[in-house]
Amino acid sequence: MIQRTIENFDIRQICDSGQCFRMAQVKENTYSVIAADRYLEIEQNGKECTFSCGEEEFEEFWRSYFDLDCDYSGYIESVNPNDKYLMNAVQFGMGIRILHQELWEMTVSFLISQQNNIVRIRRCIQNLCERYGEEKRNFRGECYYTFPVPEALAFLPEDELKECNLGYRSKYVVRTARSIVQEEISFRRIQEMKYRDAKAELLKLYGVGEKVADCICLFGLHHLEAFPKDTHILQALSEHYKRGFPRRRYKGYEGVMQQYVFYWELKGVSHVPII
DNA sequence: CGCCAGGGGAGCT
DNA sequence: AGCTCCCCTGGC
Repeated sequence: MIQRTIENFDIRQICDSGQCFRMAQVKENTYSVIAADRYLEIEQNGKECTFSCGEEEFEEFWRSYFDLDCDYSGYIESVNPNDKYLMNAVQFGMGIRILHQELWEMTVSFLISQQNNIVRIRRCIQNLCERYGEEKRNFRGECYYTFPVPEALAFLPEDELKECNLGYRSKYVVRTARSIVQEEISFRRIQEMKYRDAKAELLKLYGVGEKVADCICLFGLHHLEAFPKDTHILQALSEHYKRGFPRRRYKGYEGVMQQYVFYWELKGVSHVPII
């Protein structure tokens, strides 16, 4: 167990921002997260965070995972003070960070995300992990499951994952797994590409369109210039940015701004009482 | 080329 | 009871 004081970090906001589907609230101020083959719990009170791992594991894995070497105050302070909508959204979601998640896991997660809600996406992924992942035990002796490797899904019948509640997305996931295992598409090469090329390559995967490709780029490749446009974002943009979102002002980290807007639309507007 | 139906089913109002 | 859901594919 280690403790850290961290600025611009709110584990609840990160969990609720819908970029990670393997994070869950376990107690009032405590969240769990499964990443790679690891399990972690984070208790947060204000800026004080307690991580359930040791110093070494924190430094070698979780520091990078939570993007703690990046100072988000620069992003936050760059917001145009005249842009009241964005100022408000950023104020509301100041503790959000763009996690460094695994490319394959993000690809499958956002294939499943299409035309789907976050609660159900979590359940689909949980089902996948329980059935095709590896069983592990956390520090309390409770079991959890790792995310299945591509090989575990590539040779299934295309409809098999309907058993995991994926519905019509089953064949997207199975065919994508096959493309990766048979190396029609190389994740290793994609990881070395710039945003534009990586996105173009991801679009070749069956079931990956414009929006999903951008989510994979932002959350699985940490290309902060990716700006996924889902229905919420499109609606918010058409309402608040009639002349388009000022992408140029936030060039290179538009995706961070997208997350503030998304989180505000999801959890803030109409949930925060108007005083 | 653009348009749009169809594709699970749970969770929300 | 309906509507929505961080859409994409394929048919027209």
